[in-house]
Amino acid sequence: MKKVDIFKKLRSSGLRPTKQRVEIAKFLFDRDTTFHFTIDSLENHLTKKTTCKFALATIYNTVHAFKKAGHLSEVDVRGKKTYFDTNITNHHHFYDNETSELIDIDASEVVIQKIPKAPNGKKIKNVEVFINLKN
Amino acid sequence: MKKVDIFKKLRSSGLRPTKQRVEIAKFLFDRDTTFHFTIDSLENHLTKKTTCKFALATIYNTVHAFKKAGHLSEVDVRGKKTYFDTNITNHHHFYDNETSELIDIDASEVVIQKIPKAPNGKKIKNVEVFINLKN
DNA sequence: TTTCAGTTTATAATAATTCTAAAGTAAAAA
DNA sequence: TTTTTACTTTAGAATTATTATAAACTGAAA
Ligand SMILES: [Mn+2]
Ligand SMILES: [Mn+2]
Ligand SMILES: [Zn+2]
Ligand SMILES: [Zn+2]
Repeated sequence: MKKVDIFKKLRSSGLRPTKQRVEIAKFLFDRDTTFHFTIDSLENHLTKKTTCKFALATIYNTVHAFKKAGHLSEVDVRGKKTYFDTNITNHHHFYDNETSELIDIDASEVVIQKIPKAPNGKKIKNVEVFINLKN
Repeated sequence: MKKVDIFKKLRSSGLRPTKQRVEIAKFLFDRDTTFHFTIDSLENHLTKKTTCKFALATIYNTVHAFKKAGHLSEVDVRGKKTYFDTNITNHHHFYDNETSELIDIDASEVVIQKIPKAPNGKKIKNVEVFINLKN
């Protein structure tokens, strides 16, 4: 992903490309594979691997703007912290409770044969399969 | 469920049957169908519908003891609050984001035909299906 | 009774997240 | 280019859910 795409991510999220936001976007999107992160892990990376300074609020705001724009998704993990995902395709997860690690499962790897119909007046928005792991 | 069963729930959770705990156990278990709750909703009920006084810590402690004893399970819902479930069978959920309501799906209503194998050295502990609803 | 382990409670501490308002900066207008 | 405007960053405060603490209380057993 080139710098022009980073700028597109930012612009399409309604964000001016400031140096903080460019660093965040580069870390999140300028890579070959998607990944999962928390605000905490993101902040750790940014403070260690970049020269610029980041207020926590800036990180929260930027991540939420990306999420609202559909460039990030949120994964529901038991526990206190919110997990974000740069994989915005419809997919599922393994969760390793020992290591607190999320592992992607491509949607094609899960086939559901039978599912109940939605309650009256409601529709199914999406189906999330979450597979807990043990040793 | 009779009072003797309430006492069993308490004793099997390592809890003496105090008046607070009996009220909590009665509300959670003395009913025909299972349900989902948060600490907050539980507290609201207890303060409104009973005469006795409840410190928040007592509610947290009692609920956690029930969970540890296997009388309650926890459901992963996006958002800040922890949801508990008096349905401790293996089952799945609809989640209505509009109303923040969880609806049970019996395990038999979901049939999964294909699932990836667990990563090396890991085993599958359980599979949770979470169906988000929309209007 | 007295004792003692277990319990409740008010309050403080913690942790993730959100809010605020002042100071700074990028982009638009002149 | 300068001025103006709107957006941004920031430190710190506020909020919210949860957990910890330690003193007062209770109830069964010695
Ligand atoms: Mn969660
Ligand atoms: Mn959750
Ligand atoms: Zn993922
Ligand atoms: Zn349930």
